[in-house]
Amino acid sequence: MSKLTPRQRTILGLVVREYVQSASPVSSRALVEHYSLRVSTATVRNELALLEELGYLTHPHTSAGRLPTHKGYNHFVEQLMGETELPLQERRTIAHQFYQARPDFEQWMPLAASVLARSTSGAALVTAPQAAQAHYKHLQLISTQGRSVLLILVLHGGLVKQQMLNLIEPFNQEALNEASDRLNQLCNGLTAAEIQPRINELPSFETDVAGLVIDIMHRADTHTAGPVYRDGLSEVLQEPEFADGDSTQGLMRVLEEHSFLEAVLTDALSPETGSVRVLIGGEGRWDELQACSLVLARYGVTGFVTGALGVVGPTRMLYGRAISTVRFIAGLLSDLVYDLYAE
Amino acid sequence: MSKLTPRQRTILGLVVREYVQSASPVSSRALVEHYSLRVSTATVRNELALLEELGYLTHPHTSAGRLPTHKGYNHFVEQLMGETELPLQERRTIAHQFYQARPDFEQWMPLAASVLARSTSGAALVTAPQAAQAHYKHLQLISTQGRSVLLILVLHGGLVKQQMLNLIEPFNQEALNEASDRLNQLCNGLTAAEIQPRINELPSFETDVAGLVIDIMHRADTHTAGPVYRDGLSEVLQEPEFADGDSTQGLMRVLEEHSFLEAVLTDALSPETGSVRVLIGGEGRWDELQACSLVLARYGVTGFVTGALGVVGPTRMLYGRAISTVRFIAGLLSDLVYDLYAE
DNA sequence: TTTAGCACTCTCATTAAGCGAGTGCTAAAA
DNA sequence: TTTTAGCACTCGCTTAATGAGAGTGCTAAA
Repeated sequence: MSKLTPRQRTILGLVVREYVQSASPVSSRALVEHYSLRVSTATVRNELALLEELGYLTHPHTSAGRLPTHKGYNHFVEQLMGETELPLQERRTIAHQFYQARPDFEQWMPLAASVLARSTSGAALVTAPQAAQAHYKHLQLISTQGRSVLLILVLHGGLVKQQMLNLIEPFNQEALNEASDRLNQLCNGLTAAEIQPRINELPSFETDVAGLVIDIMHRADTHTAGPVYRDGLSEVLQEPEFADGDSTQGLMRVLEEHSFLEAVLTDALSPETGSVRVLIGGEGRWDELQACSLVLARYGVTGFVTGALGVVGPTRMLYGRAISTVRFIAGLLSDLVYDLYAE
Repeated sequence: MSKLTPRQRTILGLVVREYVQSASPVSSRALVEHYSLRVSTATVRNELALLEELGYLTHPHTSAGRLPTHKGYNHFVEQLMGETELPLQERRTIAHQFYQARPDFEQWMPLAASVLARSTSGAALVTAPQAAQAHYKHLQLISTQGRSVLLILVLHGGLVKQQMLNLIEPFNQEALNEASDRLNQLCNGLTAAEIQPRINELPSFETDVAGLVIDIMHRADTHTAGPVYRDGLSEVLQEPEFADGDSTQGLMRVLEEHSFLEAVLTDALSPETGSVRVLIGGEGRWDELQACSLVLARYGVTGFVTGALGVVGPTRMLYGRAISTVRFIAGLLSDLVYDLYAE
């Protein structure tokens, strides 16, 4: 790991900036002209050659300018870029939008996705918050028609699960209320595993319902599915790197295939909230993402309810902006989720 | 409107079939060879020229074969194709999947989208069922922490709305239960407009909550948003007609932009469930959809709870298959929704 | 260590030519 | 009157050749 000289660092940074903006390989002349470097193009060329030798830059062909490799981007993000923050004015606007959406939390996710996409010109992904472990909060049985019953289970953290239920013999609403009241008293705050041993003490109907509740909670614990909110997809497909239908593949897979997205998220993102993770070109692990970068973060309350959000774009991406936006929105969502979460 | 001779109808049908399969303009020779027509290529050419004059076919250039115009596709779908039904075996498989997903209705939409996409090789869209008019079914207030309360409103038809609520003074769970019980007795089965005049008789806290409930119901009535489930997007983008990034535009807009999708749905789809609507090339109304066709249907219970579903693909699409699949799945979903809906 | 100068390489756009697929037309056959 | 064989003609697609331009790498001097 040979250290770079200050000038080399500057030049690497400039190549990244220039390439991100222009989307075409940058020449020594362009660097000297645009950024009033106090050296000649020949000198810059020497440095570029060196940076290429060290693996930070490449050549599409002999007589073309340089562009950053994945390693180059990585170095830029980790060493050169520095901490950035969204301008106050934008932070205000965004915060205001979330403030207005605060009571109606069905709006949170789409809003987050929308803001993220607009602000970064990338494709935004937001997963709904998911409890690390489901805790029983409240059960409601609502008779609909005949022997059909709508079961509504509220978990700690505001997640609501609903399921249909067909009874063998009809129950009226009062009987259902009694049953659910009893279960509510018995199960409040418990996990599926804690409810399990208690259900035998109950009358048979309640035992059945409790069994179902446990099933639902198990599903919520293991099955990390849940909806994913997307936005800005069409905009990012316009980017020149996705013009050929080929490199679009990877992008579409993250954006659409649930299982793939989940793999990436669990693999790349530690369970702690707060820190932003940048994944450039699939990081050698996902070939499909060669042409893409992801900027990801968790939000929520570590260990209790968390969700993930992020931006997908071409590797040629405004990392500073993406990172600061993701961090800011993750923070806002965390606050909202925190308020909602009741211990 | 000059009538087509039987032979012209046959040939038009064959051109559509052949073009759908091969994705490239079909020549007179290809028709004669593939479909043992008992005439020569010259005769076929004459007919093709006539069909072109009548507007059913075009020419990309002088020395290329023919391909259907939008009018050609339309005629094919409406007159030539005939009624088709999915093979029994497939119907069984699909029905079985839905049968298994029956109790957990959070699975319905994603399942419908997935099956639709796989079966038609198109991009599937499914909107969640939406009540034509929200009818109050059940309210639940759950105290979380401090003065925060989670409000859960169940509407007839199983739609659940949740909202957060900050109280000025703390209420305990029992007080909340009393309040919600009272509201439940008062409002059961009513619409927002019917609840409105009754809320003044109530204590102030309940009045406030009822106001909120009315707000939510109003939003549910007017705002037709709700999530849209998608699947098969990446597959359809592989189709040759979407190879250039340009015609992808329209496709992406339907698939992503909520407002656009809604416009198309409300404009193209009558509120009745059951019938399948085929929209070819944007029907002159949506330029963005030039290259796409949509096969759409409503499902649910007409006038009460309905949703929409459909397939988006290139105009060169297996209409028979798409239509029968859409119809079949719409039927299945309608049955499910009907069971869930309580008058 | 930096720089001017220059040869060299490679892409991109343009042009030309040849091929082949497929039509449109005409005149003869059924 | 309808069908068919024959043939000229059109047009896109591919390949090859050419030239311009951009940008580098290297060398030798400052």
